[in-house]
Amino acid sequence: MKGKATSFDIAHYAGVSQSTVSRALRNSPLVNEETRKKVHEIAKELNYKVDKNASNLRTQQSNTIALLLFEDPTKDDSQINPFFLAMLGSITRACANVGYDLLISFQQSSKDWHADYEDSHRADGIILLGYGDFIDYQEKLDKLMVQGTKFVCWGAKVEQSPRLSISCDNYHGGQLAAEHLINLKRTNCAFIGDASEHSPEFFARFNGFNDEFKKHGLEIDSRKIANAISTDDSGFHATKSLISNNIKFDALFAASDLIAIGAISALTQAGIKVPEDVAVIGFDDIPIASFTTPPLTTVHQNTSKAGEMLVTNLLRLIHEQDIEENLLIPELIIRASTR
Amino acid sequence: MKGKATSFDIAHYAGVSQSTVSRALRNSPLVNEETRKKVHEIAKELNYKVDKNASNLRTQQSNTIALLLFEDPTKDDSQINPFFLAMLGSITRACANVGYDLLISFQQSSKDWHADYEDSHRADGIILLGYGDFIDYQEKLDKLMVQGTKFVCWGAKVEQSPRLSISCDNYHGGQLAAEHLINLKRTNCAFIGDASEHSPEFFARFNGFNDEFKKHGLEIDSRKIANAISTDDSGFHATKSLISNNIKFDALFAASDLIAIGAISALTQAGIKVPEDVAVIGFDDIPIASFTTPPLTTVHQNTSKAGEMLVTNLLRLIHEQDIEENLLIPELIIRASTR
DNA sequence: AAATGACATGACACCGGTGTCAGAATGGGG
DNA sequence: CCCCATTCTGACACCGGTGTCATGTCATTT
Repeated sequence: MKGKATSFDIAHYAGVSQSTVSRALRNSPLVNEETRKKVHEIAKELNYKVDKNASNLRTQQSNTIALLLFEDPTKDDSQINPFFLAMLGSITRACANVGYDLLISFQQSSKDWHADYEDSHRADGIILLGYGDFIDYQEKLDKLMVQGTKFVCWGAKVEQSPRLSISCDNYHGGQLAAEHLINLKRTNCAFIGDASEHSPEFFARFNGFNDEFKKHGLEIDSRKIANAISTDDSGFHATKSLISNNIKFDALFAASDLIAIGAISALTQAGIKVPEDVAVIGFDDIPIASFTTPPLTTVHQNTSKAGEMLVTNLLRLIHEQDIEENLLIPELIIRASTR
Repeated sequence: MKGKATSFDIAHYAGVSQSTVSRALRNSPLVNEETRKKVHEIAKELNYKVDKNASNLRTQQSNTIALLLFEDPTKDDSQINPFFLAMLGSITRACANVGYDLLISFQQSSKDWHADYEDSHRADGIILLGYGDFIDYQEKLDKLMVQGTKFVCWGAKVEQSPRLSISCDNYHGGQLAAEHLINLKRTNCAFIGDASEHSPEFFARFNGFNDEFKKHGLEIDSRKIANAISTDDSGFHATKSLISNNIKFDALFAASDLIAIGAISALTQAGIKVPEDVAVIGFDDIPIASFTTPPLTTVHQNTSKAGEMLVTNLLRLIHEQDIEENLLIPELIIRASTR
């Protein structure tokens, strides 16, 4: 036998028509139990696998989801944010559980992104994953909406857009962090991240944090805010600049764990002790957070659940069903960096 | 217009036949410049995208590569080895560069793996990524070979199998690590990892290391070898058991960075100072290696290049061309953990 | 014995492209 | 003016399944 076996080959060997083979393989109740068995046997023998292209072409669906990852640019471009990697893992698993394949593509923020996976029938729907602002892409997202493309985003909800976003309750996460520091009486706090609408998630974290502080008559001094994108490198430099500007603080809230790791590195290098001199708290609870020195106190996002929510909600969208809950509840994980 | 536009729609508007549309869109030299332009214009207007299923079905190729990730089981299953994540990133990019899509699937070592991507015409070839031993899968890999499935593996070369493996020169990497420690006069060394054929990569690293030691009349004491799989957790516990067994050493070679991170954590907790009391050296150079405390000396594997090598060699396999170089040269990165 | 229905199967159109082949239109050379 | 080569286009089969409709068989009903 040259080439792969087709349903016609099976039909030939089984002495039935190709139609019957197709039905038998999909366990249609229309086909006789005996022939069904025979067909399955022969199929196994020939190592037959349904041709997905033919099948997808006919049924007009691909049983595939496309995942577009948007990344802040980093110096080494093979470096991916561990948080997204965790998400990627859970999304893959969630897809596998519902029998969907996953197509992956990394997007350069700058480049034109090829969201044509759905147009070209390669995927039934799209998951967009990235830190923060899809604002730059608003126009394109609107176009997707108009076209009727099924997609979900991870990230902060943008009010003016009707698209479906799944996200963590970042605001509440910020509150948790603030509450914890207040309990520790570490209220002279710095913030490393981006406290502007440009990074809706970071912004929400910051606002939750600061609002909680305000409830206690406190506030983050604006001079103690340093901008950073979500890389250890960026966190390192932002923290270093605070230190070199001789700004004093006894606590530091980092908008993400990677930033926190960079911050700890910068503090330690400057001879500032964590947590004795400065308590550090991060956000995300990436895998390595528990193995930093000292282990990092952080706000945990349940990535397993997040991946599941993204996938199931996208499927609901695809099947035109109503959406389930779409807010992930964060949880404070206390480790040595604030003790 | 309901549904997606097809080439027939374009043909209708352009007043030409569907065949011509197809040719025009693929920039066939057979079609007149003017009609080509017109067709392209209308296609853009209708937001037409070639249906991949139809196209793939006809051409019998998918322009897609499948990536199977084999993972050591971890407690939290959303946790992926950062090294593979880096690989994943570079593979994605390499695929994008050559116009291929990437299908991803995580495999549970235990479960039956669905390597039917190629059988079902979903992918033209497969990349297998995992730490160490595909030995457990040997039988299945042989079956793939027989079927003529195109695939490449990442990892140590297994002599008895003719399959194509791309890997880092782990042996040489081990030598580099040993050489470095010898220069530092830290020769009472422990090894955390798996020094058996069961993990060919770790084994090669260990052998390179130990052989280099032997050249200098030294050797790793077998009592100073502790088994660990490639997780920080596993490295932590392995190191802890050495410590609690009161085994003394002034250097530690970890088979991977994750193990090294766990080891540092265990050492620090036991009041053992890195690098003063024990110099620690890892392997992989994962992104966070430079942000541990202290930053980790490690053997760098160029993941960008590795991803490229995997993809280009797989493509050569698919197109029945000869294979290029397939060994990645490692490089020692010296940081504070051995200073 | 004829009619009715359940059950099982085959024939065939169809999904949306690609590739082959035949043929029309044009132009230059003899 | 005819012939032939060149350039462009259309008709059509084909990829390998899926779904619909028609057909055939047999047991059951009246």
